[in-house]
Amino acid sequence: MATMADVARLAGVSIATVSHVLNGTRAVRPETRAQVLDAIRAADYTPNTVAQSLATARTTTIGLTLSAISNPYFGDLLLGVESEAARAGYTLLLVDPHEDPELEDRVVRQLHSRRVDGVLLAPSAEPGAALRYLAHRSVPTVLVDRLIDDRMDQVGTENVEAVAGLVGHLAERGHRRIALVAGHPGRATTIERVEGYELGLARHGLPRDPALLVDGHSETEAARAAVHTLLGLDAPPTAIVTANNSMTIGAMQALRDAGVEVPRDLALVAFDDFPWADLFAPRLTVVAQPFDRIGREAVRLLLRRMADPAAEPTTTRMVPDFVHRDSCGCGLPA
Amino acid sequence: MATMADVARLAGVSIATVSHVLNGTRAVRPETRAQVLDAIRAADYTPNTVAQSLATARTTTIGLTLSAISNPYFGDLLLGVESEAARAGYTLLLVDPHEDPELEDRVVRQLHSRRVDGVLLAPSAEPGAALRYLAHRSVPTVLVDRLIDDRMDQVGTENVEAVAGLVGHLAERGHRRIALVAGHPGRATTIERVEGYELGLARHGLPRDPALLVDGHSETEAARAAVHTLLGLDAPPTAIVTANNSMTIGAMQALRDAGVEVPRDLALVAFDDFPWADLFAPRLTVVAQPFDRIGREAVRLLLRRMADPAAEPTTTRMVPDFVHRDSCGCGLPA
DNA sequence: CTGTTAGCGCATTCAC
DNA sequence: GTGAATGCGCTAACAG
Repeated sequence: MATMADVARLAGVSIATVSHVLNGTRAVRPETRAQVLDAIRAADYTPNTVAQSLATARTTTIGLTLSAISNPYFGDLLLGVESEAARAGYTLLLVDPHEDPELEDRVVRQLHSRRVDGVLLAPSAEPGAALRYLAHRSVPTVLVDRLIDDRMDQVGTENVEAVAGLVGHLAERGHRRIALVAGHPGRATTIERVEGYELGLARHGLPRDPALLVDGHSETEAARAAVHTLLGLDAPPTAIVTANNSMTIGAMQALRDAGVEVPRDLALVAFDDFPWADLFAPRLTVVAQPFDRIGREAVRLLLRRMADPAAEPTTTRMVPDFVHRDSCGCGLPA
Repeated sequence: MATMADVARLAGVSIATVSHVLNGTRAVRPETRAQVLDAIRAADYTPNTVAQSLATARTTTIGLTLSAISNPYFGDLLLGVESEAARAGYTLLLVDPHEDPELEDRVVRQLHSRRVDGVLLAPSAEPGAALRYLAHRSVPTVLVDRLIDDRMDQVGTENVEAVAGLVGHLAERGHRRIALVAGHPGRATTIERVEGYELGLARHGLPRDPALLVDGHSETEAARAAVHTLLGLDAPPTAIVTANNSMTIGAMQALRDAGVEVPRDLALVAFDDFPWADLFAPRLTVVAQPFDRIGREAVRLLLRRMADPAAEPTTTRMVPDFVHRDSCGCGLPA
């Protein structure tokens, strides 16, 4: 494999000159420059980024730690991150800790070993070890999707107003018994979405009925069971809000199993959109998280942090899009 | 940042010894070893993979070139690749050429610059430049998803029998006018799926009606138009096979717009499954590509190729899963 | 405008 | 069982 030394020899110049024409880092006489360029072509030279990184202590690489890569949900996030990173000349190192805090710690160390210039982290449930490591080594870091510490840079979705809006939408259609299928207790997103739910109720003078706030554990199966419970209530809800995409699936299954037709018999609105949601039956009314924008913003924050390690920590909450379809019942004859 | 030299000094040994205890690459007296380990802890030492790579000419990194990362379709592929790579101690460098051959060439060069040990490539429509570069530099490479050259290692889905099976399923239900919405002309997958379609017809003694083989261009909009055309035929099909997920969407839209109810008025079976396909109406009968397994196998082939550059090129075709749901009409009262 | 040289952090050969 | 020394390929002073 051709090295700079080969090119230098071929061009009859010093290795330093080659480096400088390559990087445009100091003036070079046009003819010399041309010779070097020719030599590069002749030698079929490809710069060695590894050597470059060792010399400069920069890798132009950013690490992305994402669990459940396969969640279609994250496709857009990945896309946003990749394109914004590429635009800035950075390449992505992708690792998947599979929601395991210990693995998370390990992969973060690995990323640091590889000397990534920065880390984008969608934190697991117990990200303590990983975060401490990152902080201790002062690795520029941005939290994505799950916001857990406003002393760090982080980007995610605005949850409170979004859910309040969903509840309001139902209330305005006349619903008074609105249930929430909430996520895993303790999770930041869960807390905020429950808060939004209660805010929405309050705004419309609706009472808080504890029986209508059920735990779907952020998962399909638990949500299915929770909705089943809701349907068995003496005074079942006339409308349901589900707090993430997996739970929406479970809720729909429970409803279908019970022979409850949405939106005729019951209204349902959801947090998170689905790809090809138009072909669902019924077409779901949802708030859609802007994952693409979240990814892009995360990269921007990270670049800023890398440029200025002393910058003030920033928390950005992106407002999700309200997608008005059929499951809320707005298309129904009054 | 602590280096090996720091650790060596702290432990009162040579840098060589530190390296050897770290890599287990030669015998070290237990006590010396213990001292070194202590020093590593004390210095809070993290190995520098970059330096390691420069010295060994290996990066334990593999490059993944994937367009349309956001296609939910690819989530499982990514998952398979990531986990299998991680298992072998490799980290993924992810790049997205956005189906652009020129960009593809550029990102491939970039990956080589970063000295990835191997490349997984889902080739664009014109992968010539990128492939030549890879071959010329003898970078171990495995083609994924789109099989285009059996002189290289490649992994994808078995298309012919899969589509023939789909057609057979319809034929056995009594359909005699079965249409195919085919993909972008010339693409390897398109050719094979068309072949499977014709094979399926032949096996059941069905005539080949050119009017029933329409071009959906692998895209939603074109498929929608194509199905519209099909419906306008004097003798329209009673069943449709769509050759990929995007075209299935288009077909469903066209059918809905025309007031054709599936499977009551017309049967539809598709290539490619969807996440949450259970919530579609109707629930689609499909063949699902095993992307997870494809990803894993691709990594395995790549590892083999890296270990033995002279190995015989292997083409692997994974048999997709038949998922029997409702859109084929099998659940209909006879 | 150009060349010389000293590292970057580690693996590894050769000597002891 | 251990250490000294060289080189991986490049950047960045420093000197001219």
